Amino acid sequence: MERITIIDIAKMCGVGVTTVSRAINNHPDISEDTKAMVMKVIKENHYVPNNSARNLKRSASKTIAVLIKGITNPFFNHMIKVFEQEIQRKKYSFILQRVDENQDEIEVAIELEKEKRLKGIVFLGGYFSHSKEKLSQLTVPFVLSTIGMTSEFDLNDYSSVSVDDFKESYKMTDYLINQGHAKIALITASMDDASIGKLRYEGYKKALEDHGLAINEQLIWAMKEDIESYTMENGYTVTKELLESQEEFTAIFAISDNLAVGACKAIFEAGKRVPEDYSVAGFDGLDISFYYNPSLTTIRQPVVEIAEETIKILFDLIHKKITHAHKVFPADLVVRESTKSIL
Amino acid sequence: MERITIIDIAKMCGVGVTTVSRAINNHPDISEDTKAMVMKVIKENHYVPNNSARNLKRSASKTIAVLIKGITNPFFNHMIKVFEQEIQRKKYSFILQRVDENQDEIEVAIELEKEKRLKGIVFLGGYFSHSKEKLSQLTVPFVLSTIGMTSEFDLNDYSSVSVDDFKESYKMTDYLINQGHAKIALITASMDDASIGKLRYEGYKKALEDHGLAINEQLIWAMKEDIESYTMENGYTVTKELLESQEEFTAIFAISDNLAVGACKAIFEAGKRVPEDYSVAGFDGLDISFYYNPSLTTIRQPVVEIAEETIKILFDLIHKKITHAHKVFPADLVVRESTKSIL
DNA sequence: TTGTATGCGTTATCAG
DNA sequence: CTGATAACGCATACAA
Repeated sequence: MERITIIDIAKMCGVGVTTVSRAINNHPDISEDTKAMVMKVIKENHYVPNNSARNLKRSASKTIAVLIKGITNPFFNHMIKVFEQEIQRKKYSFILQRVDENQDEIEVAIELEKEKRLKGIVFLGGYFSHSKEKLSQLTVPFVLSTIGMTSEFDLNDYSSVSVDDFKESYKMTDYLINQGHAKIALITASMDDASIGKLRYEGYKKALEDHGLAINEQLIWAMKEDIESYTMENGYTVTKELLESQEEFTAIFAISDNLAVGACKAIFEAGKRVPEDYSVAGFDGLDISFYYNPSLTTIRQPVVEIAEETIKILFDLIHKKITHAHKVFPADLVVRESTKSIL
Repeated sequence: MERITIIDIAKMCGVGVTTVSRAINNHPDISEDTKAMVMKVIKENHYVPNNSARNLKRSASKTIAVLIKGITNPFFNHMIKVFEQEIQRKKYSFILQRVDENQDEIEVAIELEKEKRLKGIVFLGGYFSHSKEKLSQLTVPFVLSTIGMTSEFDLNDYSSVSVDDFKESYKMTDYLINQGHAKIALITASMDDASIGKLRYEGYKKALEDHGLAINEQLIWAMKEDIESYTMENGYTVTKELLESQEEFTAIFAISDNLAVGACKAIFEAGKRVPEDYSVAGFDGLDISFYYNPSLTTIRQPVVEIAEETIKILFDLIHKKITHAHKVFPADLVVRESTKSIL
């Protein structure tokens, strides 16, 4: 199969390459007849334009990239769909780019921006502990979606959409305390996670403090580094160790529903029940929190709204209506079967 | 931020573009000194080579693309990791390309092949009801992984790795029957799915027939078209309808664990128990089948082996050691808590 | 070891 | 409405 190019098509049609190009990109300056004819020849010969050449030549394309760190995280599932939908509605095309756990998303973004002549970027997931200098290498607008940023950054340097991880975590912890739980185990991110893991951890701590409860470090467990983070397996493994530690507790607050599911499993295997023996609470409001048995008490993030707002802000940025924006959505405490009052 | 090119770097370094190019691609014909110097300038100026230009110029790159239809399907999670790992081990680079539900994966593949000068392609998921003609437009080796193909295709035209969906489905149905279940509801793909959905359906039918049991069409339910396929929500919705239909049954066999989870939830909501009132069986061996409560009886697919073999075959194809290959792995019937004998 | 010149396949510019 | 031609940014054959 020798490569067939736009020149070959032009020759076959007896027209110039420009005309073929116009037909492909349905440019206005071409008669319907020639266009139809050209398209017919293209179809017959299975000609497919080379994207690299297009991107190289094109000064600007109408495409938005969504970079996801941890694409296996079910939390992003619904969001991706919204992104795709909204972006297409704006007549832009959409690229979903997965970023590996140990890859630098900014590097990936910079490269992609050059390669695809992006108009905008959405960052989803990850910790985003980047230097200002690096961030400034991005020449197109971008929005951080569901990414907690520590306060070191100047709010004028970026845009974001998320929930208040600190506050929502506080809310859940506060709820558990009001249900009579004083010894609440926490399954959180590893301590070097300066992002949402940290924020949720701080919320937990603050709630305990506000209720005059002591913080027992023995009840604070980080996800295992050697297991994929935010997975059921991780929650399961950590909870098994927690149970073996013999430290007393009446509730577990896991900073993700997946972790909570794993925690429940570990509890069941220890011959205990949820919520009779231990209350278990999650975070995120994943589908599984509804379908699990017992259904999980959780903090439900408004993923659809978050995704929609992300795109809205991104396009406002693109159209220079704004220079930056930060939107914080409230999340819902959803009380279900996995927690109970012990008062 | 004006675009900075290889020429700018060359000028800054006082060398030719070739030298810069050599430094970037660590070509042997360059002295360590100049290379270091060039790299230093590149770093300082945050120069990032334009991938489009590279791909355009390069005659062949060492990259493999993995196309996934239904990237949200947790079944692929573990496989992706193996693919990435194995491909990197072979010193090839790896592109994960998501294919939309209503997108033609072959079209995407053809385009990508031209754009990135691919060396090979892995297709994951989807139904693959394509014409031979279209398939032949692919000029690089490819392997279908976990994709059931109907027998219309000539086995010499492609390569594949999967389990025997018919046989494994038969195995599960046979197991349920041996546990005393005669009225087994099936939650399967929509009838126009000519692929694994169909095969698993056929396996179910054959098992019933072999045991001399009548097939009750009222117990065969297809996933909802308007809900994302293979999701808990889909299984939940279908099972609710099944329960409302008043048709009698003692077991549900869902052709995916996610569907089975949804089925369980619907049963719980109806005030019934699993497995006491209804046995529920899944398929795939997803993580959730272990973590769910009750844990799910399922057919566990050897995903890691499948992924490894897929890559092995792909590279054999690339190195022209073979012209095509088909590998079928056995899957395990894993009996857990969600099914019981009613004998 | 290094540099110059050419072309990869397209689109944009400009002249017909 | 159409076509010739010059870029786009890079890698490489070839010359030095």
